[in-house]
Amino acid sequence: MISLYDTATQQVVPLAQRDPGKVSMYVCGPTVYGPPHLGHGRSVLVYDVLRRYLTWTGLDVRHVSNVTDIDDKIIERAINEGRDSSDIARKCESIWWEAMDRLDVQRPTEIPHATDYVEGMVALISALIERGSAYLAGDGVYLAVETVAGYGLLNHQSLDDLREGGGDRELVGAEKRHPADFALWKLAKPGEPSWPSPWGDGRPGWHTECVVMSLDLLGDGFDLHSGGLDLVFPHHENERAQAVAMGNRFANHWMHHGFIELEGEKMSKSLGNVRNLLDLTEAYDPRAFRLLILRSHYRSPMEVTDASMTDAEAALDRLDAFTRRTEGLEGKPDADVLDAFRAAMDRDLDTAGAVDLLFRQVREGNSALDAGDEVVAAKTAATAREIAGAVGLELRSGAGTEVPAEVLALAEQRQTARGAKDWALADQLREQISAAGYTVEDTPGGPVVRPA
RNA sequence: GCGCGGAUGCCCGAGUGGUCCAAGGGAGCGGCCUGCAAAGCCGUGACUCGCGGGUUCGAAUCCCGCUCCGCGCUCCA
Repeated sequence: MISLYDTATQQVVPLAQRDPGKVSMYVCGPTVYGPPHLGHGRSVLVYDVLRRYLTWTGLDVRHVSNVTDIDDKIIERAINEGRDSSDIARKCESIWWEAMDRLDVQRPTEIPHATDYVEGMVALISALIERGSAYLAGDGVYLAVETVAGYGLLNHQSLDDLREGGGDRELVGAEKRHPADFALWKLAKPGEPSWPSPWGDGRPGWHTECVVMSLDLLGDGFDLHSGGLDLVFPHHENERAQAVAMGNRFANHWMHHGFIELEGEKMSKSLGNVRNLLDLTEAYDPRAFRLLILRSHYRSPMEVTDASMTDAEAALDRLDAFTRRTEGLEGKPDADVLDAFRAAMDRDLDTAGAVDLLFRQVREGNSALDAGDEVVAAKTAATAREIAGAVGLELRSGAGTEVPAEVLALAEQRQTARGAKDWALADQLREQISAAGYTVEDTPGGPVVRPA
C-alpha cells in the first residue's frame, strides 16, 4: 500500500481506498487559455507516474481530470483578440493533448468539461443558498466561509490570519460579508458568455465545476485529490468549502506537488520566463523531461535548465544503449529488485529511489554481458524494462530505425577497408557516416550503425 | 505579519535515528577493452550534510534558536 504526504494532516499516511482494489483520483486539469508550460508538464507527469504505478501494482485506477473551458482568463483573451471564447478553449485544448501525447501521458479515464456541468453547478449553488451557506450580492453569489466547518484545513491558517494577508488583495465585490468569501456565480457583463440562472445570466465562479464533476463522477469521499502547490489555497480550500458546506466529506487525501523553478524563481507568467511544453519537447527528447521529473521528489522544487535537460538526455542514452545491448535476451525480472522498487515507490513516491534501482540494473547487466553471462544480463534487462514500464519511461533499442542505404554502404566500405587494415580510409569513412548523423559501433557481432 | 517548504560533492540530486567513514546520474581525471573510436567495465570525489545549541549509547535524519532562499495569503500546475 502506497503512503503519500497529505496536505490536510501534514503527514505521510497510507492512501486509503474507499473501495478495496480501486483508487479514485481527481487531478485538477488545465484551464485552456494558452499553451501548456513546464509546470503543467510536471503536474501531468507526476500523476501519470502515480497512476501507472498504482495500475502496475494491480489496482483499478479511475483517474478523472477536468478541462476548465470557461474562465475569466479565457474571456479576457477572447475580448483582446476579438475571438469567440469557445474557439480559444477548443484550440488550446487540442494543443494540450498534443503536448500530452508527446510526453506519453495516458489520457485520464474521464475528462469532464466545465461547460457541460453548468446546470449541476447552478443546482449546487441553489442548494448552498438554501442551506444558508451562500448569499446573493450585487454582482453575484458568494459562499460565506464562516459557515464552513474547518475552513483552512489545507492552508493551515485561520480566517483572521487570512484577513491580515500581506498581499495587495483586490476585494472583489464590495457587498461581501467577509473578505474571504468567494464568488460561486458571477453575473455577466454585456458581451460575456453566460448561462441562465435563478440570479440572472452569468457564469460559474471559483472552480465550482471541480466540486460538481468530482462528486458526480467519483462520489463523495473519493480517495485522492491533487494538483500543484499553488492550488492549495484558495483553489482547493474553496472547492472543499463548497463540498463540505453541503455536508460532504469530499476528498479523503490531498496531494500537492512542487514547482518548477527557472533560475531559482518560481516559474510564473508574470515573470515572463515561461517555457512552452511544445518548445521543450521539440528541443529535447520528451523522455528526458520524464526522467528529470522521476529523478527528483515530487514535492521538492525542481530546476529545468538546458544543463539539466542535457544531463537527463545523457542518462537516457545510457538506458537506451543498454536496451540495445540486451535486445532479444529473454529473462524474468528479479523479484527482490521489484520488491525494492515497490518499497521505494510506496514511500511517498520515491521515484528517485526507483531510478537508482534502474541504473543499478543497467550496470549489473552491462558487467554481466562483458563477462559473457547472458543469463544474468537477461534478468537485469527484464527487471529494468519492468521498472521503466511501471513509471511510463519508454526504453528504445533503436531497432527498426531506418538507416539510409547510402550510410549502410559507407559502413560496408569501411568494413572492407578495416579488413585491409587501411585505417586512414576506415576513419575517413567513419567521419562521413558521422557527418550524415549516424554512429558506427564495432561490436563483437560486427559493426552496428545507429542514429547519433 | 501569518502559513508552507528548502539549504547535501564540480553540477543535478536521493537519503527511511545505527547496515551512512552519505545513493544514482552527468562532467572531469586515470586504467582496461579497441587498429583508433564508440559502447561498456574498473578506479577516483563530501574527513562531512547552511550556522549554533540540545535529545540520544548513536543524528544528514528528531527538538530549539539563528542565517539565507523559495512559495502562498482570493482566480497560477
